[in-house]
Amino acid sequence: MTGIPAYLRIAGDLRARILSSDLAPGAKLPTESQMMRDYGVSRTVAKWAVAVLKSESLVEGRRGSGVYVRDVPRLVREAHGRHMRTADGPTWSFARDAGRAGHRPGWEHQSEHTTADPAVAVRLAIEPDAPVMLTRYRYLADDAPAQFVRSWEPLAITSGTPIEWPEGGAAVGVVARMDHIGVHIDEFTERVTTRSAAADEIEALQLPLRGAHALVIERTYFAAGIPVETADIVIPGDRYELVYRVQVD
Amino acid sequence: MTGIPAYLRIAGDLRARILSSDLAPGAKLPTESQMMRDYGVSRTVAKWAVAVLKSESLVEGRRGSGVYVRDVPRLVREAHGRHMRTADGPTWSFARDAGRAGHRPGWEHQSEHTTADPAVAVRLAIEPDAPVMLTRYRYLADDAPAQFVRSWEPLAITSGTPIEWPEGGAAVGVVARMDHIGVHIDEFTERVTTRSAAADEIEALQLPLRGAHALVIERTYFAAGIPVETADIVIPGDRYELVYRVQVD
DNA sequence: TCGAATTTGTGCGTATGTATC
DNA sequence: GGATACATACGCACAAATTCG
Repeated sequence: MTGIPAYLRIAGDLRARILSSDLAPGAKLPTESQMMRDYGVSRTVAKWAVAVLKSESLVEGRRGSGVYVRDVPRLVREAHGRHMRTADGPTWSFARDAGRAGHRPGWEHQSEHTTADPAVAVRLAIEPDAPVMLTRYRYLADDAPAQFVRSWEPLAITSGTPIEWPEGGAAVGVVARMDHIGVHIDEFTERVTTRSAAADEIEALQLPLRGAHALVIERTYFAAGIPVETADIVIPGDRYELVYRVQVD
Repeated sequence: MTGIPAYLRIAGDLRARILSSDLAPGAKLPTESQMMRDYGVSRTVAKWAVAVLKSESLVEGRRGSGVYVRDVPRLVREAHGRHMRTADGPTWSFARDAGRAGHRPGWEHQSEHTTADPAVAVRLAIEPDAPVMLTRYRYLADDAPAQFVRSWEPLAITSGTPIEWPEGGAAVGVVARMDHIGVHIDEFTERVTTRSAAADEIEALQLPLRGAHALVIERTYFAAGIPVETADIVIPGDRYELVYRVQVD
């Protein structure tokens, strides 16, 4: 005996075949009945093996048909500093990323005045409960939700200015907007983590109810060392890749 | 009826309690028997609900004891450009990241001459089968494997120079090593994706056999627009966070 | 120290619903 | 319509580890 449970041995076997392209995207996995016969196990074990692969977003089941290797062309999200070939784009642009992948971009947003919760206050280096502008964005690729963003800006910076309400700001980016009021962003940081999606994120992004892994980016823009905007960017981990282009000295 | 399967409803319920810290790290989930009673479901359903959370690395089961919310302090991997407070560190340093998290860093590496496979050739902008130096690194935090790196350098650049064999190069970084032979790296890109770990990665990183999500970084260094090194960096997705600090113009 | 109860891990068989072929 | 295939769900059994009196 190997010591490895049968369902994990089978899952590992199939996973290796998928990652080596022996089972290419779109290919059909053995049916449960075939696996029962080939591996000499019960239907339960076959189910658990497939469940492991589904939780990894490697395969998807289709009722009445079979289980198939997923084929998901990833969207590319590119973030960069000053090294930009084209003239004056924002540090990243959903429209550019989506267009490059052949998708039609779109977005919705809604803004409101609120106060900073403790975590946001730390990120913006302001006092808890200080007034902030909270804007929620939902980005669409071909009308399907692709990104979910919560952005906070200290009202101490933008209040009373023409850019207090970020109407249409998604098109030009935070850097250009802040520029209009003399706030010159010179640095940003992004913290990338993976975690399972929360309930509201699953709904907002129309993620599958199980195995929904999300990439979460905490981005903060700085002007002369002072944070001027911070955002949580939630994107489906299995539909995206992130690209960073950084200059070195 | 909700239309949502019972096991997903229960998993979502527990997930929400975990993400809201109602069930804090270390807390014990309801036992299968409790769930059967509380939700009025069979043991199978309780098992499937817990399996969903385990596949998301949110909880871990302990035989004979219960299922507990995981508490994993993440290592921070920080990449940055020229904006460095301390003097002359590499663009990233495993020793620094591990030390900051209170771990004792270590690494093993082994180098060999080989030829570029098609994918690597594209990334290095050289011809397929051109000679390259392949170096495998395994980084350890407190003797436990923490990162797995495959690095390729075109021998056309380093052959015959003092830094052809990257002995001890892990300590100083590629940028400083290349500097010794007059190759001045001025830019790097990183492509970040998530996927399930392959069999050899599971072994090398001592990952669990199920639910092993890996963060994969494809990094390429450039000197005057010419790629001089590229690497695949595989790190356990649930034990890390990535930080990018980028200057904007 | 011992043993019984508890709890998870693995695995079997079966039943029903629903979608596909 | 019938066969096939997955999705969900029930019940059961035994092993292995822990907990606790």
